[in-house]
Amino acid sequence: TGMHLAHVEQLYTFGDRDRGGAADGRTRVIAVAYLALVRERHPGAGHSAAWQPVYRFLPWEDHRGGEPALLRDGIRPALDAWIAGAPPGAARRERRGRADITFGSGAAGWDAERVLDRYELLYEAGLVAEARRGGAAGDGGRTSGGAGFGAPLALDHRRILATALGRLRGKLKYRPLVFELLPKTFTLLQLQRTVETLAGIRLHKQNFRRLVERGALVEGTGRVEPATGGRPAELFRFRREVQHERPAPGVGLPGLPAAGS
Amino acid sequence: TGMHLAHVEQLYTFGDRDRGGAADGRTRVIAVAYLALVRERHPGAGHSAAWQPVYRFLPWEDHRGGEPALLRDGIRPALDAWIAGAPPGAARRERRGRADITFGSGAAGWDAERVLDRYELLYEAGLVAEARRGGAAGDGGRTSGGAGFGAPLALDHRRILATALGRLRGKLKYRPLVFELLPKTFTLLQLQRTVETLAGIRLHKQNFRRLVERGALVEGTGRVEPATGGRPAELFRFRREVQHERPAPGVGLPGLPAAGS
DNA sequence: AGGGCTTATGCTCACGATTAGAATAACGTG
DNA sequence: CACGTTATTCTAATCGTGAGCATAAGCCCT
Repeated sequence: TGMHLAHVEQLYTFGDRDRGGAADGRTRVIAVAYLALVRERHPGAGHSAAWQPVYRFLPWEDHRGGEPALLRDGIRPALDAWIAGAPPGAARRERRGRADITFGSGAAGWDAERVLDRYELLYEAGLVAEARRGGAAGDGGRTSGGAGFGAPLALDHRRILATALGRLRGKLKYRPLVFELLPKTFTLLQLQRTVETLAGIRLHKQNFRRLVERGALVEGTGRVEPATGGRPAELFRFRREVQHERPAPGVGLPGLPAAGS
Repeated sequence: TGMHLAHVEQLYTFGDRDRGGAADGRTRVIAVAYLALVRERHPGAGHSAAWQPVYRFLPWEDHRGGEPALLRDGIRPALDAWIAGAPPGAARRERRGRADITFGSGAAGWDAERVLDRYELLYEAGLVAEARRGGAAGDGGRTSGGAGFGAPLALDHRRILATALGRLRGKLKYRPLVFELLPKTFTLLQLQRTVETLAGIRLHKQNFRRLVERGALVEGTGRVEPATGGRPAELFRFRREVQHERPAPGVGLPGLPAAGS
């Protein structure tokens, strides 16, 4: 893409049997996927890549404005049908349990990190378009009827995307990755909005500020950003040194107290 | 190995430029590594694999008996020499910072999960045997003089091992993986010892018990194991259902409160 | 000039989780 | 039957987090 990669890491190696390649099953195409963060908004000149919002392809993952309507009106009913499609007894309980956990209907709330679990459930339930191309017939081929949730994507690319988003959300907690997406100086609200965009949830403003400041992740420059719409905000700078000071810096997402609770 | 795999997951795909293959650099050998947990102690008949204790190859990772002598007498001095070998100023501070964080000399304590960070530091410092085969000359080729720490291993196998151990330790916190290494029923001390072996640290007995019980990860069978050496212990069984009840079960390692603290 | 809106920033309180350790129970052995 | 060993229960102190109040400091409008 001709862009500068502010952060790169290996994601996963995808190599399912029906992942492209010759139809005779003799060759297998594997993809070693990497996840990168970039600051720039546009690809370099002469590159055909184009920016795409992640939530176009995983719309159920964006809870910044509360639970998305698509989830309430589209996905949950479809999942209920999928659950009801299983024979009563253990098989049905199993499906309900998985749906409750991954989509947070049960006692536990929404776990932002379970992106891949949710994708795999939708795939099995035949609720994403690519499920019909692949082997998973879901509940005996009964699908939602439409093209599936989320904008269409080739091959297993939605799975790759889900893997990446889940990994990113998880890593946010213990690595200061967000800063690779921000300019040199930024306001705390900008920082918070960026974290929220990745995490897909809203955060408590005062607590977020406390977390970041107490963690000594940032330091104030004297300057302020006047165009906030209200009181001007101080501009902060990432303290890159923390990576050599503390074992697990990061901004932290709420919801999971680390250990089994 | 002819063994039943109680758990499998993809670990990482290794493909450094100097990872075997033709010396002319025209071919590149990549290894898609998987991590598996098995209950059996011996490979199946007709298989030449042999059991090896992990800490033979990563001896500095075992802190169950306190900080290992090798660390105090061997590795830390060697690291100090490596640090001193850098030009004074930023470069030296950088080395010291990394060593303090990864090996826990500084304010922060030992972070059991940083296995790969520690390995990579030792590699760069030329303190593992394979560092001299590869490109890393460490501090201008000054090595510890001996063959390096840990029993010898081919190619990048120690790196793979370090990746696996770190991954395992990390996952312990939020996935009930330990149980894949235990028999159907077990005492809480057996469970604790298994966790300790993986984590490489000792845990507080009473708190461990509380964590496991409050998390509803196990349920008591009525039976007891008499041969404990003291009061007989109750035998417990893993409640496999928890995986469908709560988002992040796991036994939890102490030391890191999840968010940046 | 001042009311009302917006965002920024500082602070407090309540609660739950974790750490550390005391205290008690139940077994085998000399 | 005292003693050593391990199991199991319980408590006190501490820390981190969630939630919200209160104040500060801009802008816009009348």
